[in-house]
Parts: sequence; structure tokens; C-alpha cells
Amino acid sequence: MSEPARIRILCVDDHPLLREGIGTVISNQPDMLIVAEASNAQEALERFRQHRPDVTLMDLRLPGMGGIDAMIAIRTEFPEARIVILTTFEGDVEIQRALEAGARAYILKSMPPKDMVEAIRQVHAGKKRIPPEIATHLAEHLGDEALTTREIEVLQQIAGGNRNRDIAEKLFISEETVKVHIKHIMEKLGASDRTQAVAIGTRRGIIQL
Amino acid sequence: MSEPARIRILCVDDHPLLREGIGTVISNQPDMLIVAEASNAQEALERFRQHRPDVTLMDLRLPGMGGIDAMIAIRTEFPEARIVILTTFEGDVEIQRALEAGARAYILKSMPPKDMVEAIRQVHAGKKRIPPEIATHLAEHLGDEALTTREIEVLQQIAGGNRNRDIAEKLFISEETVKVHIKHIMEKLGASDRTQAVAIGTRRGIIQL
DNA sequence: CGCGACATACCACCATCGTGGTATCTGTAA
DNA sequence: TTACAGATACCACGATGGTGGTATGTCGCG
Repeated sequence: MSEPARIRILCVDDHPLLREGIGTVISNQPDMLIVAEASNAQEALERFRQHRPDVTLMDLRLPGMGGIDAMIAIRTEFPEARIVILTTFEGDVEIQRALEAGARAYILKSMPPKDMVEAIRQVHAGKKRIPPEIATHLAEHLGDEALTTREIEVLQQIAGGNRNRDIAEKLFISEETVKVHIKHIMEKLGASDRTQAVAIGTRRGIIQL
Repeated sequence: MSEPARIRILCVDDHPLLREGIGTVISNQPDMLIVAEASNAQEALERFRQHRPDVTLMDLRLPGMGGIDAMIAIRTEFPEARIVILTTFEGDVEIQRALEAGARAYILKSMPPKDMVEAIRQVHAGKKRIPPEIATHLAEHLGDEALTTREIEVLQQIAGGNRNRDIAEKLFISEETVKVHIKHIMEKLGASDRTQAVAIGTRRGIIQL
């Protein structure tokens, strides 16, 4: 009975092969244990309720509701939940949203497995872990003004190929107001025209195409 | 010595955790064996030369040279190479390019592991395997005219926020010719303006932002 | 050889976009 | 309460973009 308590882990990812890989790596750690898995946001919340894991590994790209929304759902119900984001590279805005939503670590699938287990241990110990490449990427846009909700709506409409007049009708505002929003969008993103604004907004994770 | 020969596999993916998962799944198959792994295109070619695998599992998104270029390099040197694309969902053009470059199967990381091993067996037996969802996705753009090399260059420039005049200078052609190219691009993609052309071209895998 | 696809080029015209400036209303943070 | 950020609105002007039509040279395929 001298068995020490293991870190109990919930793994959320929609790629079975990746969950398999995570399971293999975790099962080689004497101090960790996968207690449940989920492949979408709803399932993640259910599994969390059932198992109350010590640490949750979460992908950001999930079918249906995204990983950040899943995080928010879990942390609304369980504010003490400790969540590690494990994903491919995303735009700085996605990273920032995840951290604001309470993620304790942000690691990439392209990193060595030892970085993942290390992050799990750190987070379980109450610490945070943001790797240098992520921190650097975030820092590059530190002073940037964020787009407002309305501006993001407009940018999304632009990406759909809508003219200013169409956007005005859809959002129930005047075409002039649309122009003002677009001016601000381009200033904030450093874009020279609406097309580049869409490109930059997409790269940075502000909109999806 | 009645041991049957196993299918010898090379696994190319830049996510260590995913390679781990693939390795675990393969090691549970009595008729398969991972003989080598690679995390980029150059390494993939080297490992192929060394081990001459029966089947190569290849991701499309690799750091530096992409997976399709890696395929082409391998199949130029070893035209009999049998390659299975294992990737996340991409645009129809990426899928088509992979198949034209000689991929024998195209499966998604979100599919069950048994689909992967099944595809490997099929490909090793000389068959092809294109799952219904991929086939459907391809069929949706079957009659579409492909963009020419020049049109893709122009579209890429548009995505960079360049004006027609700038594009003309960079490509050493007149602004009028740029307009003609853009007209054709928008017709082929069904876009109403340059911005939507960029959005559609990105979704379909024709350009990268 | 002739045909089609591609790239090139020019012109004229109108639509749309981007920029400048100014202004009002609301809600919230200091 | 003052201050500020955000959303709304209008106007005028010049820049840029998209459409229509026509035309030439090249290259490769049948």
C-alpha cells in the first residue's frame, strides 16, 4: 500500500492515433494515469464530471464546439480544473484566448513527449508552463490593440466576399459605419487593404475562413 | 522459421506523439513492422533509401519541404514506392495533388486506427484506398477548371495585400494583364471579388496564407 | 498545319474602396 | 462626474478594382 497517488489525466482530442500516442507515453510514466478520454467538447465535460481528473489535456481544434469553449464550460463548473492545451501551432489570438480562459500550459504536438509530461507535472504542482517559442510568438503582438466584437464580425463578412453595402445590410448599420470599422481593422492589423486584413486575421486566429 | 514476412513501414510525421500512437497501433498488428521514422522531407528520403520500406505513411504538413514534395522526391528515385497519406483534412486541391503525385491511399488522422491498418494492407496488396468522405469532397470540385501556374502566383500576391500595380511590377507584366488573370481566377473559383478569391483559394489548398 | 490553352497587352467605363474630417450616443472605468 | 472606448452616421474626393471587348505571340497536341 505504499503506492503513491498518480496524477489522474483526462485526454481530449479528436484524433484516435494521437490519443493512442499520449496513452503510450503516459503509461510509461510511473506517476501518471489516463482515467478518461474524449473526442469532443460535450464528451469532455461529461468525462470531467465523472472522473474529476487532476489534469486535463485539451486540443483546441475539436469537431463542433471548439476546445476553448470546452475549457470555459469545464472551468465554469469546476473553477479549480487544471488544463493543459496540447495542439498544433495556432495564431497568437487563439493562444491568448486559451490562456485568458484559464489554461495553465500551452504545448505543441510537435514538441518532444518529455515536454508534455513535464508540463503535466508542473501544472499538477500548481505552476504554469509556456514554452519559449509560444511566449515569443505572443510577445510579438503584445502591444497590439485587439479587434472589437463588431470589428471581428465585419472582418468575417469581408472574408465572405461581401461588399460594404452587403455588410451594412446584414449588420443593420450604414455603409459609412462599415467603412469606419474597416478602417480601424486595417489600422490594428497593419493591413493595406481588406484582402490583407483577411489574410492577417486568419493567420492570427482572429477569424476562420 | 515459419514466421511470415511482415509489411515493413516507414512513418513520416513531425508530431512525435502521433508517431508514438502509430507505432503502438502497428506493433499490435502481427503482419506489420515500423522499420524507420522521419520528421521531415529530407529525412524521409534518407530513411527510404536506407530501408526500402514496403509502405510509407506520410503526413502532408511537414516543416520546410511539404509532404507532397517529399513524395515526389521519393517516387522519382523509387517509382514503385507505395505511399499512404495520413493527414488532417486538407483542401481538395491538396488531395488531388497527392493522388496525382502517386499516393495510393488518403486517410485522415481523425479516422479509427483500424482504417489506417486496413489502408496499409490494401496498399501493400497493390490496391488503392480513398475513403468515401474524401472521394465526396473531391467529387464536389470535379468539373472545376484548375488555376494555371501564373494565376496561382497572382492569387498569392493578392493574398499578400498587393495592389494590381505592385503585382504587375513583381511579375514583370502590365497591370492590364494582372487584371485579366484576376478575372480568370475569380471566374474559376466562383468568387465575387479578390478577397473572396483568397478565402476560397486558401480553403481549397491552392494557396497558403 | 491548325486548334486550343496560356500569357501577354490596351482601352473605356463604372463600381467600389480607402481616406480625411466631423459628430452624436452609450456604457463603463477612473 | 469626467474621461474614454466603442458604435453609429454623413460627406466629399481620389485611388483602386472589376467588366467588356479586342488583339497578338507562343507552345504543344493531334
